[in-house]
Amino acid sequence: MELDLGDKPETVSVLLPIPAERAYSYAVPPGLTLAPGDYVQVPLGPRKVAAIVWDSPGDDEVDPIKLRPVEQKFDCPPLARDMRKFIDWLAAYTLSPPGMVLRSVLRAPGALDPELPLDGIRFSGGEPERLTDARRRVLEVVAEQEGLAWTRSGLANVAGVSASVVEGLQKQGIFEPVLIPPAPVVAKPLPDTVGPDLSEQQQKAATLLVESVETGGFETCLLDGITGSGKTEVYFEAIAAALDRGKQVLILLPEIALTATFLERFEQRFGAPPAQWHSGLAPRMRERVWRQVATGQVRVVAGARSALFLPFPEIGLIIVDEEHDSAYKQEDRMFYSARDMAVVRASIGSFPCILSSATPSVESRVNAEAGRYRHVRMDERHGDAVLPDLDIIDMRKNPPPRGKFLSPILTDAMKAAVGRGEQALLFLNRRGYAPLTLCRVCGFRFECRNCSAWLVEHRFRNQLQCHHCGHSEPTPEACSNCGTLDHLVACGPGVERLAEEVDETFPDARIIVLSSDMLGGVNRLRLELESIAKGEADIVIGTQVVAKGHNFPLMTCVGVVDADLGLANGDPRAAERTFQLLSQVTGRAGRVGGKSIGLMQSYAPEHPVIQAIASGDREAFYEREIAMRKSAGLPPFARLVSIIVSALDKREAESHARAIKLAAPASAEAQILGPAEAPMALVRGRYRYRLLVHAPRAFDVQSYLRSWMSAGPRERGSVRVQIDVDPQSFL
DNA sequence: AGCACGCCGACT
DNA sequence: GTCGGCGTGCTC
Repeated sequence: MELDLGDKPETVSVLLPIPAERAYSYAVPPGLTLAPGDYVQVPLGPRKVAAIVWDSPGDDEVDPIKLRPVEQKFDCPPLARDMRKFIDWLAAYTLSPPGMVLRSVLRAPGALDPELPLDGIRFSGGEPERLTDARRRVLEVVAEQEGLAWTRSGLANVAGVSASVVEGLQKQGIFEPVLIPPAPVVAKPLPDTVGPDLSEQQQKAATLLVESVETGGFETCLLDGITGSGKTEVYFEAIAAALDRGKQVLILLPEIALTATFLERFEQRFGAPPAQWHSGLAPRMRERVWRQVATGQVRVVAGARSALFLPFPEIGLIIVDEEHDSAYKQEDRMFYSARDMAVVRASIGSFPCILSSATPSVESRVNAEAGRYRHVRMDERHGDAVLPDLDIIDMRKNPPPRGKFLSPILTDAMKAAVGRGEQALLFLNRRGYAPLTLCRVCGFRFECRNCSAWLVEHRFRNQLQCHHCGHSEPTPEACSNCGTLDHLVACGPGVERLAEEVDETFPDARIIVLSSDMLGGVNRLRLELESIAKGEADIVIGTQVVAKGHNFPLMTCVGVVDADLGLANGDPRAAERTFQLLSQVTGRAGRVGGKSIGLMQSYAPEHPVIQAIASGDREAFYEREIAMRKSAGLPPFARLVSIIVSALDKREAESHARAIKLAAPASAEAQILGPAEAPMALVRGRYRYRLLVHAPRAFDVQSYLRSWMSAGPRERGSVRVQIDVDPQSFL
């Protein structure tokens, strides 16, 4: 067979990080060989962009004259074929252009060029003409580590002199220039650093996971173990097995910023910490990590959801820790659940994926029960971990004093704990002082002018805030309806109001209030959490920020102020979220030997979710929840998709949302819930409506959306329509 | 996504 | 008369 090369230029298909629906074609300059996965630089309009040679052909309609040549191929290991498939799959699944998915991969532009060796110096013998104090110190430091190469600034720093001292010595020939090879971002973790010390049950679970890794091939394991059962140690064994087989490992964590303890535990087990990947990395570090993942120098990454897009050449295991956590959902630009995409990534790469949680999401439980996931359960506590004794306080029988929110039973328990020098935690998932302000004279309620949600009073800041759209106004003194002065009344408690009450009841206690809107941001929050762990507070009052991570060894009394909160709000996942949140909060107590208690204040103590948490009967919760969803016509593994309609004009947004609702084909299994099932929100100056579509299978919704989208433009005038392939779902 | 082009208000 | 606002449109 003869190839007719003729005059036809050789072309190559290139995927660019732009929202184009398909790859572009470029001419290949003579002498350059390109294969799919190669990183290249190509011209695009007036600029040059980094892109990847792609498998699928570009648009062949394009005029060959328009073809511009590839400018350069980067000296970087090519993107593995699995990863390219993953990008295409994700693009199709999320209805986003593949180039936009690629964008998440090319997040470290400088990493495509090899790391440059550092400009360093090394002691080459001899003595300086004049031996000053500063020079002697430098030479002393150098003598300690003979033959070692230094950076100029590094040496100056260690010796405690200025860089000019070192430079002066170099000028005299005392130091010679050398190139220092780039250092690895982390040392290689060694599977056998410390032998595991596992309980019988842990060992059994670990054996199953290790087996899965050693067999190879795709499998999802749901590691479903109660708080304190030692899940982390168990999946560490799976990681060790993957490392033994020469594979790279990715551990997804919901919030990498608050995971110092996880990194320490990993280092204890493997002798070196994993490389970290999250949005807060300094650009230089981000590039080094990316590069070293691509070259295979980094073997284990612990990262936020975006770590799914790192270019692992040899990945062989993904762990999703706290798989139920909503932080895995990305809800801007591209909508995806990193948990589900981890499963897809593993399936494409034919390797196992482990989902770990003490309170698995309902859909993961359903998948496990249906046999799609292997269900690995652990129902025993490990080591000295003890769960608190949980009790419900029936608020109808034990009401708080008038104008207060804490039942005497709870305050007594707090008093006892604080009296023993221990700590108490009050959990109330409501920021601010009071969720509603009304006028005692005319009954007027202060509502947000954009969303018609109640305005929450924030007394520390002297503001009324809308927690929906962020709107805020100064706290008024007069009713804006009838004008009466000083007759406004705060209804219901927020953490600030609780702090006021606790301060009256425990005047000598050291109280800390923690909520996400706290002044000082995440850093302040971390410091406060650390000081609490050190025992520098007696009573902690917090919203859900206290539920995650952090263990407080002295925390022996946990009070849930309003256990019913969140159960009543019409969201189909309200019960699940309450179950997960309250299980986590009550789990904050009793991590150390000795007794501890968890008390949940409830006005509906007979509610099955409250009962399930209090009795520790997780199975009862899942059984009931799955049955409920089935009877509501929502298969537990339904694919929920939402369509966000936004416009600058409120009525325009609403009418468009209604039009889409009406356009939903009766033939499709999809149906629309809404519009404005969730109240309309104002986001960046645009009014948004959200519609929910659901169907038993994901792709039913997808084909409906495809036909709907191809029927008309996504944007009409000022109306913008966004598809949110809601990740709370299965494939 | 960038970055151009393009058409209307306040300024050296 | 221009400088510059950001509203549409294209990039192999």
